Amino acid sequence: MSKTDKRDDILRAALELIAENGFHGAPMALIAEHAGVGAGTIYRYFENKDVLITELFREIETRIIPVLLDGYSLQKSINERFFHLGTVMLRYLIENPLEFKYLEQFINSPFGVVHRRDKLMGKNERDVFRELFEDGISQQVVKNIPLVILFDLAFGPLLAVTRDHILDFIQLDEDLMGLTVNACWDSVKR
Amino acid sequence: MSKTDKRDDILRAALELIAENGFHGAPMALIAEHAGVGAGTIYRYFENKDVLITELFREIETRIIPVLLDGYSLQKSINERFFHLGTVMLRYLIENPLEFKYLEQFINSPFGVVHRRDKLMGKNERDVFRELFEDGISQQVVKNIPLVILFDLAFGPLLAVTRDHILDFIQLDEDLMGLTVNACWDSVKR
DNA sequence: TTATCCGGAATGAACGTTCATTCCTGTTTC
DNA sequence: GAAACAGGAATGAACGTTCATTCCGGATAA
Repeated sequence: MSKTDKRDDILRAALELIAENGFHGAPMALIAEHAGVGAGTIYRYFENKDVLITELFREIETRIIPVLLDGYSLQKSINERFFHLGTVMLRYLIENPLEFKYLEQFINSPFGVVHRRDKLMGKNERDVFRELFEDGISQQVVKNIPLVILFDLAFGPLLAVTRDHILDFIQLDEDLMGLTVNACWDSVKR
Repeated sequence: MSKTDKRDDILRAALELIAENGFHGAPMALIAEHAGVGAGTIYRYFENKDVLITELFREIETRIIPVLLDGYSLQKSINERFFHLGTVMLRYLIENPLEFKYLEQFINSPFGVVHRRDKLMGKNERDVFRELFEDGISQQVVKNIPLVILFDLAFGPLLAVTRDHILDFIQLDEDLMGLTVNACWDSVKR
């Protein structure tokens, strides 16, 4: 078994347990057990639980970005670009409920606040969403209000709708997904 | 000191500590200390921590409802009614950051899921928001999509924007609040 | 080829801490 | 004097993390 195998086993076990039971329903001992690994072994790969949690977040983020960018073109209209990102994201999250649940846990925790602050400060590499809204404002097709609010208007509902689907409050099909993304567009468009 | 005084002290202490530090940053012993009360005393008023948490939620809900209804009239247009509820809610939450932070903690926790499910099942008394959307759909001024999605579109962003204000990512003044509520309206209106 | 040795990876029992809850003692109230 | 109440030390369960020990595969020696 290669070195990274065990690391992956640990990450997968953490993803499953945290997504289903939250940070506090996923003790290290249980993560170890589900990964088929000794409790101490986790600490050979991750300094502590906090590091494990943030590494897992980065891992998921890295998985999503190429999916979003597949077929995404800066040549298209702002509206089309928004629709592309929105539906692809919605579809991805619905097809990967574990990852969605994990992201939700992460975002609604002190980890998430730190992450959000860093993002807004522009500490990151290229951010397609920020780019899209900035283009939209300068082309006068998007409301000229603070970026943060545009994020809230557009992605807050997308996450909320995904959660409702996963909790079985609604059944999102392609039609309903389209309607939802369009509704979000209505809220940010001029 | 009257019987309810102590109960209120406990609720207030719990509100402050949970809002600032989350459920896990608010041990019962600390709540007791902040309330000026013995640890055991809390259990004379609340069966256990879960009960304390849900009681506090109900308390806050009860405080907000009359504020929302003040000046609210079913005679006005759907648009006006939406604007009224949206801005009043936004203003209230911004002026009562502790209550907002508590609500956020509550909603993003297993407690919140249960509460949401009950609400959607219509287990509750009159719900002004549900009423508003149902009227809007039948008058054909609101998009004919599932109620849940309308909630997500309208109130997700309002909560998100409030959080960003409280975290100092933006400064919401009356203008910006108006713009935000209008943007939410754009997303639900036909 | 076989026997011995070696180093790092893996282990899981044990530790110290934290927490919700209980219990017993003292105090107030009537 | 009895009954209800309040207090906070005591309790036991759960947790993250540590560390002395075991395990294992490859190198070395005979």
